[in-house]
Amino acid sequence: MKNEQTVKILEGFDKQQFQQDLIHWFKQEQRELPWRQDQDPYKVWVSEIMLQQTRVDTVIPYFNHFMEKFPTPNALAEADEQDVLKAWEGLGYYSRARNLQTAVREVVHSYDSKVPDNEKELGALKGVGPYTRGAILSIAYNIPSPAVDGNVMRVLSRILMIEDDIAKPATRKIFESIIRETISEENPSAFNQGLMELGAIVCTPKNPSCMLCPVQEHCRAFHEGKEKELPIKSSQKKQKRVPYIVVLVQDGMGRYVVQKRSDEGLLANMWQFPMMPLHEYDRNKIQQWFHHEYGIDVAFGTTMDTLKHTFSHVIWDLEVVTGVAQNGTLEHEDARFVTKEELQQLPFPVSHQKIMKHIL
DNA sequence: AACGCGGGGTC
DNA sequence: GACCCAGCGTT
Repeated sequence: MKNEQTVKILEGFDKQQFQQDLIHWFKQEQRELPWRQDQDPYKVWVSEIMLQQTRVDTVIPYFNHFMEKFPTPNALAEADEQDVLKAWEGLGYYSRARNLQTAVREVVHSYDSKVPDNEKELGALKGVGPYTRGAILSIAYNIPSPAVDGNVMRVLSRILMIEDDIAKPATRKIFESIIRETISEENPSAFNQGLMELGAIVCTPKNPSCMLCPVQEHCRAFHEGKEKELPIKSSQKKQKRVPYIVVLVQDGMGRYVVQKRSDEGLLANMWQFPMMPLHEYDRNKIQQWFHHEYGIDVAFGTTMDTLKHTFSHVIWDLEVVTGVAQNGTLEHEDARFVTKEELQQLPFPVSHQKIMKHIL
């Protein structure tokens, strides 16, 4: 099944020696991480989902807490989604948490709570794509399967001088094909993790530590002094700015209006304070807008803060305004009045946690 | 194939 | 600011 392009790229590459050098280095130098205590497939799975687009140092405390709260697939399957999101709060890409729980429930019901050990069943689980599937198969079950992430593409693009744009989906398949030809059959776990570990601590994006690299002699880019020119990656377009007025509305008992966001799209099923989009409504219409949306008349105060929050694809410009509920009853079906204590039990995105600091 | 989806560290 | 991180689902 090896294609012509892969054969050509691997011409003259000492696969055996490369495997040995990489695996030896990994066994020697790997970091001690919470998910490396054992090979429990559930732990490997949770860690891999958390690590998607997220640094190791960020993940560590979340992983430890998550494992205390949801130690087994059954525990996670039986939990309330809101509690799972609360444990994910601040980690971002919240659909990862919701998909993980959906998939764990599938494992509990269809696979007797045992994480599948084959490509077909594993890859069919929600949130398990080509990378995560390969990572679980190789790390938890020691099955030779490619796990191509950003690290692997950077490392291999340098070692093999591959100049395809790693931002293109098609490029990942080239690397998968290369890994299938070069992965160690004896220790696929150490091979895959070695590539990722190398990318994380030696073959870094900006200033790779080539003098410390265990596979320096295998590296074509290093030999030509071009390691800093790889990988090739096309740039992403910049974010749109979207302005909102965020309202902190209190009732007579000092409780605040909060609402659960839609179950799809940005920050799905997370909570927030009401936000009026200034692209759709004029700022002086805020009273009518609030009454129309929530059924309550509010006396609004002055602006207490302005802040900018940057996402991967959009920037929120937020103006925070206080208000006091006058009369009417809360009619919005996803909104509630909550105390400060209740507020802290709900999952909020970081943008609204910043706002919450003003009232706590 | 392109886009939407968070948040934070680094340079 | 720009980049990028142990990517995936949807369109």
